[in-house]
Amino acid sequence: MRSTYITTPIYYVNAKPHIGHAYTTIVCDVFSRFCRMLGSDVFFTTGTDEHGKKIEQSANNAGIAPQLFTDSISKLFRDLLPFLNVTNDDFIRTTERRHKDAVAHFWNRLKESGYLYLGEYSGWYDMRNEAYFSEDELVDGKSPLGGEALYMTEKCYFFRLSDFQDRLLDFYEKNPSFIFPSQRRNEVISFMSRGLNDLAVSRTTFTWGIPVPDDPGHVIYVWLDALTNYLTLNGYPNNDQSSSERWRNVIHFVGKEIVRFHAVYWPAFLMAAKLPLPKQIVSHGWWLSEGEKMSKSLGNVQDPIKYCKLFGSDALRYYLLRELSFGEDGNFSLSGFINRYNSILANAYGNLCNRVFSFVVKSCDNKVERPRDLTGDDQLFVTAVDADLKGSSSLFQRYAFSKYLEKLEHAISLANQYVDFQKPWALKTSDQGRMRDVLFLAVEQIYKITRLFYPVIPICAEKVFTQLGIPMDKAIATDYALPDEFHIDVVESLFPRIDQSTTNFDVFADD
RNA sequence: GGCGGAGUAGCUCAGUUGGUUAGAGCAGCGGAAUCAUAAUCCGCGUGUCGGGGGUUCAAGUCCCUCCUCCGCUACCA
Repeated sequence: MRSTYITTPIYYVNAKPHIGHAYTTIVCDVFSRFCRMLGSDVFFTTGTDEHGKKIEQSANNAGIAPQLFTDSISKLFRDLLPFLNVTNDDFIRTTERRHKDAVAHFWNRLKESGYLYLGEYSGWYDMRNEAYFSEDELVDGKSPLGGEALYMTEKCYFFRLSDFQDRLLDFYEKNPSFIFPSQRRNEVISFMSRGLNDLAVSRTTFTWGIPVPDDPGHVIYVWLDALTNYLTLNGYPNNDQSSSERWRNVIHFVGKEIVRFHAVYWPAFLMAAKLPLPKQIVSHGWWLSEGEKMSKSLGNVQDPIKYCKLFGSDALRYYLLRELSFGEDGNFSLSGFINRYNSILANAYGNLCNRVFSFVVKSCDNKVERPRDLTGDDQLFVTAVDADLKGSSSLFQRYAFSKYLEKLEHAISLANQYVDFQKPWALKTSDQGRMRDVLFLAVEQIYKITRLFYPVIPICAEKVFTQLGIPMDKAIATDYALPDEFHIDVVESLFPRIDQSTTNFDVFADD
């Protein structure tokens, strides 16, 4: 069985999770579930990034120890996972012993390989944003990010990133799909083509981090610390990654703002440590909120848990994957959410299941069997649905989640058309045999569609499988079979319509 | 400034290597049906395909130019 390793970034614990974090995690979960259906042995991980000056300062401001501070925020990220119905295999915190050991080991490997040296970094330092700038980058004496800039000289360790420019460019050349989508790849290449400077990978201006082995006055640069989490999770340093099939198939899902760290620094670190490189860096866009950039000051930060509580995790998962063309930025809005929910999940899909299943219960003694012969209409119907479903898988593997769902929606529409056109309610008095055939085919197509819907709306899919009397594990198995009959005893509503006039949206009025 | 992306129906967007009267979903209007979650089905779009110029028998699709928006441009998850 093919092994696949899927990672979310580890989330920085300086604020509670918002819809953007939920999106990344959901995309990874949906992709993981899909890969499992295709027969992959999936290892799917997430976690929190907890070191750095910002965290140290936030903890100080809150008047508590950094560890307690990160404990509380990390818990919020961990607690979000069951709300989103996420099937991660592990959750890492960079403050865990296993990770500190892995980072120390990784650091020593870099050092042994001769890629680290002690040097000095001078420049204008923006304390608030933890970043150095050159003189000409300053704006009115302040850092371009708005913080006060102080000229500082800091002793620190450098990583010989400049040695890797050619090797990296060569690697991108030979692995054109390494960075997805290609726009991000172009950006990385154009950035690299200007030349790389060595990277300062230790700090002495704060202590909340992993100490440099044998030089505890330094803490390891947060990105070197954070990126190593992917190795820690795969058992590094005990597990020899070079022979790990899982490691060779690692796909890192990231937001577009951290592509560089994953596509430049990370492969360079790994090359230096003589470890295999990841298979792919997959970058997604950002969510705007009601047309504006999400920010605390605008008060438009979207809380994923509220949507899950009101409408269910399936609905949120569906909306996030359907609304955004993957890789692009998109707009999150309550009205858009309700619109898609009602038109697709409730009216088209939920109602289709309901009308067909109810008919089987009421008029077919709870069961329908595969017809002996298909009419021309039947064949056209099944063929058209299959055409939609067949094309969908390759879309999924190219991360075209929205188009994938569009295909399923089209198939749903075909099923509604078929039922309307065949009129089983009229056949009930004129030709019950034909009525049963029609309903079987409708149920069967619903089953096929629902299987492919499963990665996105797993709770609903399981409800449908249960109604059809098929165990979940059988329904989503790689070698699933289409049954020759369906038994339906109880019909359960899947997505009740959202009525804006009676829905209590008070939950959205919180903070 | 440099590099890259985008500008197509009220809204969100599809439109492969240039080729028949430019498409889908949603919203809107009209009709049908009544199995179903007042859901569904059918019908209805004269859109300067950002502006202008060019190549071609033929351009949303290639070239030039201009306008607008966005991203990247060395340490910000």
